[in-house]
Amino acid sequence: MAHAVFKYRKGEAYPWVYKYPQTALTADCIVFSFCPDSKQKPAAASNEFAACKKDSCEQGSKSVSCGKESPLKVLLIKRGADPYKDYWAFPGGFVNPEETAQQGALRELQEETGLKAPYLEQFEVFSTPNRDPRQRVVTVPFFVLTTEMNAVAADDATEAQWFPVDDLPSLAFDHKEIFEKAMAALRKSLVFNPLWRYLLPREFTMSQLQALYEAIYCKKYDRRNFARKMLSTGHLNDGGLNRQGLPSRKATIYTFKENSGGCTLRTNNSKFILADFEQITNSL
Amino acid sequence: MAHAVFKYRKGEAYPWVYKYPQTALTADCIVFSFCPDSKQKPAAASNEFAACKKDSCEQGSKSVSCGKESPLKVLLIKRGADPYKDYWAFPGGFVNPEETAQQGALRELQEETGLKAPYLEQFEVFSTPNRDPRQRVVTVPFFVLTTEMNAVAADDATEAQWFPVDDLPSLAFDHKEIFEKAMAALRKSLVFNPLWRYLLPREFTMSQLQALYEAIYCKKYDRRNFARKMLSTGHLNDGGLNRQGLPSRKATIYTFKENSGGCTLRTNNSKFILADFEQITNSL
DNA sequence: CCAAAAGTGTTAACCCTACACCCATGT
DNA sequence: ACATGGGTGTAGGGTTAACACTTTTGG
Repeated sequence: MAHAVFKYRKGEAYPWVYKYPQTALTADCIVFSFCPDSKQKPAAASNEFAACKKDSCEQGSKSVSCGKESPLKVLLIKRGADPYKDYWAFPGGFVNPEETAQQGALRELQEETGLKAPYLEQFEVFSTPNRDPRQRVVTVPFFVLTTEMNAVAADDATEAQWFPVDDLPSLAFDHKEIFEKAMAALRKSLVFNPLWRYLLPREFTMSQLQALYEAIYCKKYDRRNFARKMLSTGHLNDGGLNRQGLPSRKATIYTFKENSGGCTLRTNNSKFILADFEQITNSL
Repeated sequence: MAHAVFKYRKGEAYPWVYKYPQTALTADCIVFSFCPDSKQKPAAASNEFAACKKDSCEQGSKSVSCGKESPLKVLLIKRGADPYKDYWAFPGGFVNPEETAQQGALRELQEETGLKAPYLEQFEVFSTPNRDPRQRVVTVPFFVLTTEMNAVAADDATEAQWFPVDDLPSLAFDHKEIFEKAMAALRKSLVFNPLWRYLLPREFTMSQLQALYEAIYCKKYDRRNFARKMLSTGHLNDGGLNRQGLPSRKATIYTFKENSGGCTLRTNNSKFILADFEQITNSL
């Protein structure tokens, strides 16, 4: 099938010649961030919000604060070049010859959005032969977790913007499918690894942690049972401090135990499933 | 870094020319099979067994029946060509331009060992620039589950052989590291997906299922609790039939429920960890 | 005063673990 | 007979899910 699209001509600048057919290698970053920005607005204008969702989809309106959308955000850039020029896509690009895919992902993320990634995890490879119209391109995607929201478009990207995960515009290439796999990979990894620290500020409340879980699993939890379970994991320090700006009681502040990395989500040894979670956990 | 190793010369047959540096793409198969062949021999000669383990490591002796080794086997081929000629390695090879990585993996497995894979799952990408001395090679590994043990070496492989997972010879390339990741991926996937059916014969006993789990997680389980838990998953049909060739009572035969694919390992909804297993399960 | 969020405890059901006895079978 | 592996049941402890009232705070 078509893949070596650039013909060699004598004297052409630096063509790359191989004995066997090759593929281009790219790395993509599906960057998640947690931003429960807009406290839910009065439910009166709910139909308007639905509309704004659609709008933000197609027009990329800047962080519309309409409380219905997911607080879990994903970073997209607008492509500045063909193919799929002006489409939204995940930051990423070609991996250099001397880089691993992971290094390439970090570099491209930095170049296109200025973000550094405190945590990234590779989850699957997309190698369908025609997924890129130019030539064969195999992409290695990473889901990336960060609390840094200041993304600025640069390099190949004309625009960079956070979208709620439940309201993405149409995406370039097969990035829609990649996104679905990224969500699945995040959900799976969160079972084994306490990834909260990469999505929450250093100090946070139990409500925030709960909102994070609810956003990721699209599920509601009982407030008291949730807190009990989280505390039982042994990953949290009770900060003791209180502060808030809401018309309600002040909440306890928690921080992550620094030395609790690489542990399972629960400390007690309820062997719910015969597997040893210790064996499965990533060593963070 | 060095990667385009074949220089183009005028008139050379079909060189592949690209505008940008490329990589070669390979797919590797880490094929697991479950074979509790040798009922444990008398423990008398246990030190001899330890020795035989070492031997089978280095010399590849054919399926030494010394009951101490893991019944979980992995398939290796002996490389017939450089680099790493005569080393043991995983079956695999270059992905053709019109194939996905998965298709390439299945094809290479078939070519080199004659095996068909009822189940395979991709788990990670290895892209370290110098992992192959010839040029940059990115490999997409799959762990493969099968009950078929009749592997015959062909194509690039001079020999094909099953090794117990706890007793592998030294491997070509970075295949040792790939193996470790494959084991981890298998353990992780087994938490969410009932992969037993791909490693056990159509009819099996609870003891066999337990032995499989114990081999995978290197852990012992209580016989009665294990059976209770497995039956509670709803994936098993009580075959009712009995047969065996052992000096003991005949065991109940189980089969897998055909229509129980894509389910979690447990039926009851103990939300042990807040995550919804349904969301995480692969759709098998 | 009121709405909104946070703190707190109890109970009943369920699940998990550990453990002992008996049965069928081949040697 | 006996060793081996298989079938079965139970009691104690722990965990989970469901649930209601009070407190603090800002408006």
